[in-house]
Amino acid sequence: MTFLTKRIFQPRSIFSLLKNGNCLSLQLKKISMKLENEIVLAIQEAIEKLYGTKLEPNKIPIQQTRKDQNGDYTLVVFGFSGLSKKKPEETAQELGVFLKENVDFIADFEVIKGFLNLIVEDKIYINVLKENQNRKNFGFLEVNPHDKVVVEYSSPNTNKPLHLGHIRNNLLGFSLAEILKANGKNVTKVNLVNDRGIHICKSMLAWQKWGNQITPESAQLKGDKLVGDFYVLFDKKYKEQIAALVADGLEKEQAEKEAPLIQEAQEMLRKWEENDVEIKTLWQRMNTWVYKGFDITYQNMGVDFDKIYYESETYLLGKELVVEGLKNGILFQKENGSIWCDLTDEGLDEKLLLRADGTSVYMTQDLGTAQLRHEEFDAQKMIYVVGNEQNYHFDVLKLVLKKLGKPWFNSIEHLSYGMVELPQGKMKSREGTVVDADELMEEMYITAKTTTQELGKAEDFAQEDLEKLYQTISLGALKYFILKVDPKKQMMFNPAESIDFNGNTGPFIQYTYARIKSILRKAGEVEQMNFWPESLNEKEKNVLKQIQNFPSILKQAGELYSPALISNYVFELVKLYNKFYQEIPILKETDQVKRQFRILLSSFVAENIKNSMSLLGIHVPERM
RNA sequence: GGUCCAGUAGCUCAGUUGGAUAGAGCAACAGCCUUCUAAGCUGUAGGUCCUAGGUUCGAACCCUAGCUGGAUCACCA
Repeated sequence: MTFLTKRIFQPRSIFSLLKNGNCLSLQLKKISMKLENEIVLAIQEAIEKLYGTKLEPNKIPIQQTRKDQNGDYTLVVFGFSGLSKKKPEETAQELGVFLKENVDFIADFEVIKGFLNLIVEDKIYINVLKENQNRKNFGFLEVNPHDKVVVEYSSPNTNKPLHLGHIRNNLLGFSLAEILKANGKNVTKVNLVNDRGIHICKSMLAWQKWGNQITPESAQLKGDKLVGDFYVLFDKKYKEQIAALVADGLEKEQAEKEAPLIQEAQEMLRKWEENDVEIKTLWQRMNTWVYKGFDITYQNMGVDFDKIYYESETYLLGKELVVEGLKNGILFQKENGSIWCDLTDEGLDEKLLLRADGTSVYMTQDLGTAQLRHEEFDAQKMIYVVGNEQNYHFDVLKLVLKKLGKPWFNSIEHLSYGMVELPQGKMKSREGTVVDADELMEEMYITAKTTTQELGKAEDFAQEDLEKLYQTISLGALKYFILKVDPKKQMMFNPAESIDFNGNTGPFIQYTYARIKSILRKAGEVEQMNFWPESLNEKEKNVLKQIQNFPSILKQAGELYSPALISNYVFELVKLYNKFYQEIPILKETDQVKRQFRILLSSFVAENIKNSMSLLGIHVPERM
C-alpha cells in the first residue's frame, strides 16, 4: 500500500499536483500520454499487490473504452486469470475495487465479462484545459535544429502539366512536412525537377515541327499546358508512323524503333548531352514556360519548397559515383561498356547504372541527388514522397548506396503512396484520361461559390473576402478528400460526383470552426478562469477526452507519415463538438462558471481545429 | 511466372498491440430552424469483414492455401 501510494503520487506524476493545484512548472506536452501511463502504472502496482507479480507495462492491455460503454479506459483482464487463479470477472472486480480505493483519479469502475471499465475523475479532463488554456500550439513540440529531415515531394516531369496524381503527391508531401515540424523536426522541403530526358525531347521536337513558333503568350495558354499539348501531339504522330510502317509489313516492335520521329527525338537527346547550343536554347526556353505554369499551380495549391534540384544538374554527379564504384571494383562492366550493380546477394537482380553509350538512367541521377543532398544537409532522414509504383526503385537505390559504401543509405525512406484511380481505371496522360490539377481546382472553386450562394451565406462579404472564402472552402474540400485516405492505399476519384461539402469533409470542419469563432466574437474577450467547474456533462467530457488524445495522435502521424490520422482525429473532434454545440447552451448559460468554461472549451477546440487543419495544409475561415 | 500491396454496408473510407454487439460519411427513409450559423443535429434501414482451413479464452487483424484487383521485375522515368 505504501509502495503503491509512493509510486503513483511521486512528484513527477501530474496527478500528484492536482491535489495541491500548483502544477504550473510542468512540461505539458505529454499530458495525454501521461494519463494512460499513470493508469498503467496504477494497474501494475495493483497486480503486484494483489497477485504478487510485477508485469511489464506493455503486458498490461489497456485501451480507451468503446463509445457504447460506460467508462474512459478499459483493462482487458482475460490474460490475468493465470495470475489471479480466478475467473476473469472476479479478477476484474478485485482490481476495480482496489483501484477505486487507492487511486484518487479513478472515480469508479464497472465490470462486464472480462473487461474492467475505469471511470476517470472529471477533474483530470478539466485539467487538460486548465493546464493548456494559454498554449497556442497544444501538442506541438519545439523544433530541434539538429534533428534534420529532408522531405522530397512533387518531383514533376517538365513535359506535361500536373494532374490529380501529382495533387496527391504534393498534398502528402506538404502535410508530412508540417506534421514533422510539429513533431520537432527541422524540415527542409525539396523538389527534384526531372527536366531532361527523351520525354522532354519529344515535346521539343513536336514544337519545332508543328509549333509555328507558338508561345504561351501567343496561344493564351499556360506554359505547362502548351508543352504538354506538344507531348501529346508527338505521341499521336508517332503512332501514325508506327501504324504506317506496320501496314508496310514491319513488326510492331521494329516499327516502334524505326519510326523517323523517335529516331529524331533520340538524335535530339544526343545533341542535348553534347551541349548543342540550338537545342539547349530551345530546351531552356520551353522549360521556362513550364516552370511558369507550375508556379501558378503550386501557388494555387498552396505548396512550396525550400530548395529545388534539377536533374540536369545532378545526373553528372551520379555518373561520377558510378565510375568511381567501377574503379573500386564494387560495380562491374559488361562487354558493351554498360555498367551494372550486382544485387543478387541481396535477393534482387543486376541493375543497370550507365548505358553502353555512357548516358545515364533514372537511377544514376538519383544516386547523385542523394549524395548531394546528404552532403548539403547531413539529415537524420531523407524522405521521398513517391508513388508505390517505384517501390523497387527505392529498394535498389538504398542497396546500391550501401554497396558504394555510403553509411547514410539507411537514412533514406520512401513514403510510398497508392495511385489515384478513376472509375475507368488508371489515369493515362497520353490517352487524355487524366484529371488536370488546374481544372479540378477551378471546378472546386465554382462549386464552393455556387454552394455558398445557394445557402445564402456570406452575402455581406466584400468581394475580396468572398474570393478568399471560395478559395479556402474549395481547397479545404479537395485537400481533405485526398488526405483523409491512408497514404499507402490506392484511392478512387469519380469526376462525375463532385467532392462533397457535407459529412466527413473539409468544409464541414471549417464550418464548425467558423461557428465557434462566431460565438467567440459574441462572447468578447476570452477571460482567464479563476474558478473551475466541479464536474462535466457528458458532451463536454467527450470533447475533452478526444482533445487530450491529440499529442499522441500527432506523434503517431509523425512516425507513420500519415496525415490521415490527423484527418480522422479532427473529424471525430468536430463531430463531438457539434453534439455539444447542439445540445448545451454556451452564451445562454446563466451559471457564470459554466458559461466561461464552455467559452474557453470552445476557444480551445477552435485553436486545435485550426492547428490540425494547418497540419493538412488547410486554412480555416473566420466566417462562412 | 517471381516479388510486393490491397480486398470491410449500394458507393467512398475508418477500424491502434488480437478483445465486448464491426464503425463513419455519402446515397435512401423519418424527424429537428421565432433559438449560440441547419455546410448542423437526432433516428431508421443497410454486413458471409473475398473464400477455406489453422493458431487461442477470444481473429476483420496473426499463419497456410486459394480467388479477385493493382503495382513492379526496362539500356523508360
